[in-house]
Amino acid sequence: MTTEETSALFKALGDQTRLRILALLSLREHCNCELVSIFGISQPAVSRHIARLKESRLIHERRQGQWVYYSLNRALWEQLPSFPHMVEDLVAHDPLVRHAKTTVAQCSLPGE
Amino acid sequence: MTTEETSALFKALGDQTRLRILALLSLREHCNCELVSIFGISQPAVSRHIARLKESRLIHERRQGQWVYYSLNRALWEQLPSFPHMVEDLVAHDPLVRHAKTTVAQCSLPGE
DNA sequence: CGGGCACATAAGGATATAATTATAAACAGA
DNA sequence: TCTGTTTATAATTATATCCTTATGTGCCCG
Repeated sequence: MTTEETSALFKALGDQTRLRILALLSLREHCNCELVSIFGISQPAVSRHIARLKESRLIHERRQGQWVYYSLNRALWEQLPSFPHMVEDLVAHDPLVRHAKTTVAQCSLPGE
Repeated sequence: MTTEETSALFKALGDQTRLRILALLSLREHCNCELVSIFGISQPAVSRHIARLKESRLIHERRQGQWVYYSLNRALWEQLPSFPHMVEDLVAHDPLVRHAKTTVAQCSLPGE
């Protein structure tokens, strides 16, 4: 994952309603209207949260008749790297971090 | 972690500059002015990012004379639960999720 | 003391986010 | 086709975020 993809993932997770949606979808699939009645927010609001989670590929959707059932993308969810591993990835691949690693910072250093 | 604390943690991580700061601090401690020269943004901007990371207890600071050296809170960082574990925690402890789990969601309510 | 350096905080502005209402699109069934 | 239901998108508004410049605070040293 690039730094941009990583921050986008965390942004998608940085909302209480979206976290609760993921928790509910980890138990079973739900349609949009069920989530509306659970959270007490408008249908478009739920739809927007779902869209953000789909952009990060965190959930799948299954159309059945006029309903759309959402479910957790378990393959992706369970394979997300641990926090320490994510930072290791940044150190290894982020150009700015790699560059800073091998460069002397430009502020006046104590003891020099 | 409560749902609010979890979303606050993810919000703190949902920024490329803050992710890079964490990556740099995982290698060694840095002072504010070093980060300014690395990122090419203003000193107050760095200070605000640092403040946000401190609010989530992700970094420590060590004062030495007029400098403040920041470092990764490794004890916290390495003990952060995995993504699947976080969702399990939400399912177990979030009141709204727990309630929804034992309630039949209704879509179109008749008579309204 | 007082000046200079490092960091924190405040104020202001541009952009992003998340909610709402209104509307469009897709589908089922009479 | 017409009607009702479900979901997606558009427009709007309020709030949050992130940057800048300006200013305040704390420490070192002359």
